[in-house]
Amino acid sequence: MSSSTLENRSVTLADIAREVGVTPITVHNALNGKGRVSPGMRERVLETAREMGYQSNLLARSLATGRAMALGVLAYRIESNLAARQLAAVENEAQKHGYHLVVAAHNHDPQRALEALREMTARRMDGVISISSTANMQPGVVEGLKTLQLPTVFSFHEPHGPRESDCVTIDQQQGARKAVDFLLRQGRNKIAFLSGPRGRLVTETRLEGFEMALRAAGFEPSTAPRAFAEDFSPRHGKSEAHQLLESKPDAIFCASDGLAASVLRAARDRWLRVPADLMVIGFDDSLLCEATDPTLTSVQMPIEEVGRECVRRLLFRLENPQDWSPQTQRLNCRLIRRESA
Amino acid sequence: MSSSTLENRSVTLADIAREVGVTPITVHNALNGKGRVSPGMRERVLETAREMGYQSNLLARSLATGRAMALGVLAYRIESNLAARQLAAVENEAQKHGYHLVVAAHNHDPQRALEALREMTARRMDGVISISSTANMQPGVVEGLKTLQLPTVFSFHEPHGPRESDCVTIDQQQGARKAVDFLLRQGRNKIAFLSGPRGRLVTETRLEGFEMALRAAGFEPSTAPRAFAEDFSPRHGKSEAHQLLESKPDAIFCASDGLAASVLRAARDRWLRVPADLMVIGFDDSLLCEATDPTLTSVQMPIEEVGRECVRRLLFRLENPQDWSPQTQRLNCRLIRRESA
DNA sequence: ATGAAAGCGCTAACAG
DNA sequence: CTGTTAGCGCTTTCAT
Repeated sequence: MSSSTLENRSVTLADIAREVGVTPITVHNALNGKGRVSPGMRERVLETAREMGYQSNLLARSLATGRAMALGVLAYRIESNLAARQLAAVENEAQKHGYHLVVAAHNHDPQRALEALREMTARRMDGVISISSTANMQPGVVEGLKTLQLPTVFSFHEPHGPRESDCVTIDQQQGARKAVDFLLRQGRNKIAFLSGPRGRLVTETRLEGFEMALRAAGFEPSTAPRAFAEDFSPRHGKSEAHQLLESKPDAIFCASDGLAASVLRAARDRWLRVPADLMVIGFDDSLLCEATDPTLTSVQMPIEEVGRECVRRLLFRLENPQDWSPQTQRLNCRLIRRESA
Repeated sequence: MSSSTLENRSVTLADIAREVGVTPITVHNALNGKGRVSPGMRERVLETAREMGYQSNLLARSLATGRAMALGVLAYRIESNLAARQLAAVENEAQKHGYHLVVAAHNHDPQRALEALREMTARRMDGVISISSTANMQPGVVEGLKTLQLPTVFSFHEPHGPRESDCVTIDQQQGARKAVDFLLRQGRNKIAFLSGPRGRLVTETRLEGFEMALRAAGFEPSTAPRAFAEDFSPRHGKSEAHQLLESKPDAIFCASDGLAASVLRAARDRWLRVPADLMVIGFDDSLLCEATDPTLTSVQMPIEEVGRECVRRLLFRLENPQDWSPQTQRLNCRLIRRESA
C-alpha cells in the first residue's frame, strides 16, 4: 500500500488504478484533468498517486502523443563563452514553456553534426536549434537539417541558398560600424583595424563594418591601417598591434576583446596613454573587459536574446504550423563604454 | 516505393517489412544484428530501410527496453565558464558511449531543481549528473536525488550525510596550498589573502588551504593579512586590495582571477612592479589570465577531468550494478605559471 | 462519470 | 532462419 511496496519497477497508471479500484483510464483522466471525473474520485486518485510516488512516464506519453516536448540543440561548442550563454538562454526559455533540451556538440565536425542530427530525429525531437557561431558549418549539415524535416531554427549562421528555415542572427557589421562611428565622433581620424585570420566570417564581417563607417564619414577605407593575427585570443596580436602602432593611429578597433587586450599591452610598452593617446575598442563584451587596465570598451552582442528568440520562433512554428513562414531576424549590437574609449 | 511516398508520418519497421515482404521482427533482427538473418535478407532490408529513409524511433525503443540511453545533467548554471567546460566534457564523454544528454539549469533555486529532477525521472533517464559548483544546493535537492532512486553522480558538491552516491570533486584546498607553497618557495614571506564574501565554500576552502600552507612553513597564519570583497569579479576587490597593500605584503594569493586582476590594478596605482615587488596568484585559470598585464599565474582546476569522470562512474554503475559501490573522488589542481608570479 | 478497445513503434522470449 | 505472441505505459475515440 505504501510507496515502499514497489521495488524496482516504477509506478504506472495501472498500479494506481488497481489500488483505487478503477480503470487506468479514470486515473489518467483524473491526473490530466481530461474527461469528467467526480471530484471525490479525482481526490482519491491524486492522493493515491502521491502516496505511491507516481511519476508519469514521458517516454510512453511521447510515443503515444507524438510530441516529445523536447527540443534538440546542436551547438558547434559548449565551452565557448558565447555558445554557453546562448545555450543558457535557450534552456531558460524552453523551460518556461515546458520543453526539455537535448544537447549535442559537434565542434564543426560535419560527420559528428550529421550523426547528432540523426539522433535528434531518432528521439523524435519536436524541433532543433542550431547554434553555429562561426558559420563554418559544412553545407552538408545544413542540408541534413533541411531534409530531415525537423523544424529548425538556425542561429548565428545564415544558411546558404533559399531560406526554408527560421534564422536568428546578429548584425555584426552594424556592431562594427557602431564602434567606429563612436570613435569618429570622439574626434579620432586615424583609426586602425585588428582582427584574427582573414577569411573567417568574423574577420570579414567586422572589417566590412569598419570600412563602411569610415567611408560614410568621408574617409578612404582602403588606406586605413589593418593587421590580422593568427588567432583572436589575447595570446596573439601583440606584434601585429606594434606594427599598427608604427603608423601612429589614434584609435584601434579590434575584432575581439582578446586582441584588444594585446593592443593595451603593446600600447603600454610604448608609454601610450589609453584612451588619451589611443582609444581601443574590442568585440564581444567578454569577461576580459573588466579585467584589463584600463577596462575595455567593447561591442556587445545580444546573444541571450538570440537564444530566447530561437525558442520562441520554434515554438511558434510548432504551435501554429499553418500561419508560419520562414523568417530571418537580425539583432543589433550595443556599444558598452568603459575606460579604453 | 521511393522515399517520397511517405508524407508526414515517419517510416516504421512495419513499413519496411511490408515493402520487403517479411515481418517486422525480421526487419528488426536485420537492422540490429540480433537473431540470425540470411545475408541476402539483411541486405535487402538494409537497402530498403535506407531508401525509405528509416529512422529508428528511440522513444519506442527506450520504452520497450527500459533504457533511455540518455543521462540527465542538472547544472546550477550553464553560462558560467566552469560549468560550461564541465558540461562540454560530459557531453563529449557521453557521446563516446552513445548516450545523449538532457540538460537543465536551476540557478540554485531548490524549487526548480526538484522540478527538473522530477522531469528527469519522468523521462526515465538512465542516470543524473549534478553539477553544482558552489555546493550551495539546498539539502532538499540532494535528498530528492537520493530518494528518486535515479543513479546519480554529484560533482563539485559533496552531498551531506552518508554517501550513497558517487561524487567527483576537486581538492581546492590542495590547490590553494600549492599556490602558497610556490610563493613561499620563491622566498616570499609576507603573503596576503584576498577573496569574495565570507561563508561561501569557495572562500572558506581556499582560505583553509592558504592557512595550512603558511602553518606548514612555520608561520602563524592568523597574522597574515586578509580581506574579503563583495564578489569574486574584477569589478570588485580594488579597495580591499589597496587595504591589503597598506601592510606591504610581498605576495597576494587571490581566490579568483577576477580579484587578482583587481590586485594588479591596485598595484599599478602604487607603482609596484609585479612580480618583482609583489607576486600575485589567482584561481581558476580563466580567460582573464592571458589578458591582464602582466599575465596572471593561477590555480587550474581539472574541470574537464571531473566531467569525464562523472560520466565514467555513472556508466560503470549502470553497467555493473552488482560490483558498484559509492565512491568519492578528489582531483588535484595544478599551478599554471605566467608572469605575475 | 466511467470504461472498452485500439494503437504509438519497438523489443524480448520462445515457437515453428 | 523467420514468425508468433505479448507487452512497455500512455493516450485517443467512442460507448455506456
